[in-house]
Amino acid sequence: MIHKLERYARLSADDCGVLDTVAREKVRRLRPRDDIIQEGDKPTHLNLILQGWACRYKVLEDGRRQIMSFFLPGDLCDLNVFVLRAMDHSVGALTSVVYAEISREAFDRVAERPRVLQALWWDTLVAQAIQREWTVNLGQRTALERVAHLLCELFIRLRAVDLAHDGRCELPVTQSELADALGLTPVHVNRTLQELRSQGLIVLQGKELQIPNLGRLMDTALFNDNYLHLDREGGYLDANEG
Amino acid sequence: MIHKLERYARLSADDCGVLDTVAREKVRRLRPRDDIIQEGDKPTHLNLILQGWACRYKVLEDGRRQIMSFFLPGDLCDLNVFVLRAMDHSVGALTSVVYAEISREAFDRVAERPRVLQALWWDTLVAQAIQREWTVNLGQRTALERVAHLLCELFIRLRAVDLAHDGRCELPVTQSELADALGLTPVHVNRTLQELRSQGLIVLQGKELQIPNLGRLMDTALFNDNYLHLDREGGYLDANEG
DNA sequence: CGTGCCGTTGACGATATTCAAGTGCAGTGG
DNA sequence: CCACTGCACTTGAATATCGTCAACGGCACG
Repeated sequence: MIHKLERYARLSADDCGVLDTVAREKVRRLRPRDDIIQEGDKPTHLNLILQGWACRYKVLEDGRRQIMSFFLPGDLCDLNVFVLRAMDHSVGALTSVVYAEISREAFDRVAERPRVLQALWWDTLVAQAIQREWTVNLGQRTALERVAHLLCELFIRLRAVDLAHDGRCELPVTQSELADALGLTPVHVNRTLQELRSQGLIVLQGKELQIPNLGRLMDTALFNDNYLHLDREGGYLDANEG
Repeated sequence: MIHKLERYARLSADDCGVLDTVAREKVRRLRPRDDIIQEGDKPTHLNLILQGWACRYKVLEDGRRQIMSFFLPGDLCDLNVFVLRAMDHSVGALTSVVYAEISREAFDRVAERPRVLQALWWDTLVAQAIQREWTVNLGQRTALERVAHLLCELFIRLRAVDLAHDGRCELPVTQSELADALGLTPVHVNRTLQELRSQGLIVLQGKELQIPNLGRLMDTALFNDNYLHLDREGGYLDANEG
């Protein structure tokens, strides 16, 4: 669902065609817990998540693991990593994952199209903003705010790729994985989720998350969506790039 | 000191000349606590720190502040922000700061030079890696490890721009600012610094930090420098872009 | 000579972790 | 069909880490 990009820039049919071709060139599949790429590997291509959830993570010598980002369908892992010699982290599948490997040449072909390139820029900058927001989340927010914030973010990101409807979305990750992302223990994540449930802010059963009132959840999370830069509905790009 | 870039790619005299010109075009100065750019502003140019320390930060509604990154001399704030409509965070001076404003046109001129562009890429990717490492730092490391880790990082980054010698560097920030960066309270930062001192890992008086044994400090911080990607001493770029 | 900020210290309290045990459910194999 | 296993989730009690509140000293600045 790379139609996410179309939110940021009005792409021509040709633009979309090229994107589509590139995304189909080399499609791979993975089972949960398998790695797409590991720390120390040399990055040789881009990865575009087509289906399923993945994450970027790092494991410390003593086993502590931090999940640094979630990759949802439509997400691109690391534009321009070619420049680096070795990965400083790993990317692994959380669920079954289908992804496209995009070679450097294929990417260059895509990058020739100004609007597409700009849309990719947008995507990269948003990814960076998300990373910064996680810093704020881990540094300043309490456990309750922190969990609520992550749920808001995931919900809104999923909605942008049409994977959330009627205040509902899938949350196909375990509480341990949430804990690794939030810098909390699984036990505390559990308790915090219960607290959110008891306040009626979320309904979470199995792998389905329901948010009855997103505004209220955003308030308790001190969530401000400006970092997701959802305001780029194509318009002004046309003027810029003709 | 943009000669930092020369560490990543062998730049020609011309390359350096263009960089130098661009960095001198519009030089500005700020006093401590002034903002270079504020949340909500429209980004119109790049900022390159020439002297002094700055930081990226965000303030929550209730006043809690998180410092998301430190900008040291030679650091560039946000390549390609032009694409976004509004800043989602602020950048402020921690010390007196001298910085260069680089217009979009000036940047485009620089970006025409392949080696320079690649060096800028490198810099951006390292900045992203640093941001990710901060996520790990805040999420997984204890207060002691966390403070130690930040000091290691700052020391090594300063060393890369010739601002650290003989295990010594300036640390011109208050403990409160460190606290805002580390997600700790000033009181706890103070106690943690004392602990590091009592273990002989650091000597910190006034604004001077001394690290008698960097290896030992790195060990207690679980510090792995791979995320700084210091291994790009130009060599292979020549082959690529020659 | 005050005033304000920074660093420091102590006592106390809140938040989150640790340890441990138990439940429910899905998948496996007898 | 029914144990058996493993994993995710849940709960409780004790503990540790870190935060809060408050006060004081040093130092720079006006």
